[in-house]
Amino acid sequence: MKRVKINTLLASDEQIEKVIVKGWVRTKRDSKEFSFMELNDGSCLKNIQIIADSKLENYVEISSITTGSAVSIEGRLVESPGKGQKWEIHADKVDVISIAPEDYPLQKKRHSDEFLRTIAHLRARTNKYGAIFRIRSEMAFAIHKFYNEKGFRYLHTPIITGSDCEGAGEMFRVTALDPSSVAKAGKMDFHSDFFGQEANLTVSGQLSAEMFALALGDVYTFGPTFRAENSNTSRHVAEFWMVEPEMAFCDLNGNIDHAQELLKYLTKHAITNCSEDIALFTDFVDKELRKVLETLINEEYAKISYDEAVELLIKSGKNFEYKVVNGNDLQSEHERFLAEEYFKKPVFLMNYPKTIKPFYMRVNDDGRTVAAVDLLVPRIGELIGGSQREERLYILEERMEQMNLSKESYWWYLDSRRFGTVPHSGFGMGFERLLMLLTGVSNIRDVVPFPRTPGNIDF
RNA sequence: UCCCUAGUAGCUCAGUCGGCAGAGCAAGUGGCUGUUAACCACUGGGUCCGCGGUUCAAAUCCGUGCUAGGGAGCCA
Repeated sequence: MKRVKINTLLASDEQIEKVIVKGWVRTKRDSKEFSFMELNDGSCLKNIQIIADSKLENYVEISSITTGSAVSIEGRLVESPGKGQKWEIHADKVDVISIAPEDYPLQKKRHSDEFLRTIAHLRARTNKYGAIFRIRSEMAFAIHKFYNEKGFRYLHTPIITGSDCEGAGEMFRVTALDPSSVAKAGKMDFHSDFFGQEANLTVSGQLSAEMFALALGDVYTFGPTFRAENSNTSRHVAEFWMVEPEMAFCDLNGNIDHAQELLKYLTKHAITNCSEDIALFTDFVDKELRKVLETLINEEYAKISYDEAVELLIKSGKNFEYKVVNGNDLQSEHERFLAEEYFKKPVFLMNYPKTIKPFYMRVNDDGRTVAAVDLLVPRIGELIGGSQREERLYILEERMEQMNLSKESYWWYLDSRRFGTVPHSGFGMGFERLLMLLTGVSNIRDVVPFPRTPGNIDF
């Protein structure tokens, strides 16, 4: 007989004479006559209550079951006379698969996120982390569903890349050379390395995605991204996942509309398909979350230019630690003011000065700004960063010269502006930051199964 | 990397002015109960983050290192 998962059993309309469930015991309460067990199999947040009668032949063994132990139960699914659950299982047979010894670190009580991070291999067995990783899985699916419905092609861009300066941050080197021989030689000899030149882990699939947008029309990438920045914050990890749509024949406004549509779609999907898990976060993690999610779905996001934002910040009369200067990048406190205090909803910031943005962003008619867009959301800051791309070859080359970039190493990128170039746009959305937004989890390390941060690669 | 704060039992934390190391939960044992963060009693459990210093005496004061959290920078 096949085992049935707990989410299926709890959704049952009628009692069932014979079922088999397998899972891990969250807690057990004993009495003389019988033993109550809360069983969880990861299929949903809720446990199912098992009643094991003391007349069962192996009741001595059953008595030894501890929190964390694995069991297989055969029994009857019946309505529960007790409070707190509709269904329970009266066990006819309890097979102990394995007993968790007394030093099992997870207790039947609330643990701090900091402690659970030190046992990342076990934390998914708690209510909160189980919920997080079910939502993570569901949202990854929702991204593919959204793009599939819209006719986008899913593109696998390289993880190992030869581009050495995409301008998105410090990169992790990839090499097949023996470190001790490199040390002996005193320097890296890239010519003798695997690729015959310097290689790194990708910091963005954008440049590759642009090439395919100019072939397949609308594409998106969704995969791991690596940044070797020594940043120690609750919003950064060294390895994270990013969604990067890239659309041909699309300008900045189309890009912004697409971003809003995506975020609304994903939020709705979470509420509809993860309602039980989301409720854990709205009830226990973040009391404001319900409101945040409703705003994400129902409201039109704010949309202002960089110049307007600067003016607005100056006029606010707020005493910022860093002075607001047109031409400088906005500081965290400025972004937070805009998203959290002023608009109180997501805000698109467009048309930044070209001096603070990368070479590939399209220069506006004013010659001073570029068609960039960032989406700032309350608490997290930048969720999305993107732009309309510079499709005019001569301007692109000019900008590369100004920024001292080697045109030779970008020959293939420049080729795309030589052959059938068209206006196109795209952006990157941090997948983990999306999960933080949708769950109210305040540290990015807690939405990654095994987070990688400076000085931390255990598990 | 910089600034701030913290590190005491398995977990969460208290520890006053420098003077015998504590609580709740967890664990173990026993009891009780259609229980549900079950309950009651008893028992065990400590490198007070490491190193150095001041002192008759340091969890407590000073220096330094490490780790964590919050903030900043960088960014998604």
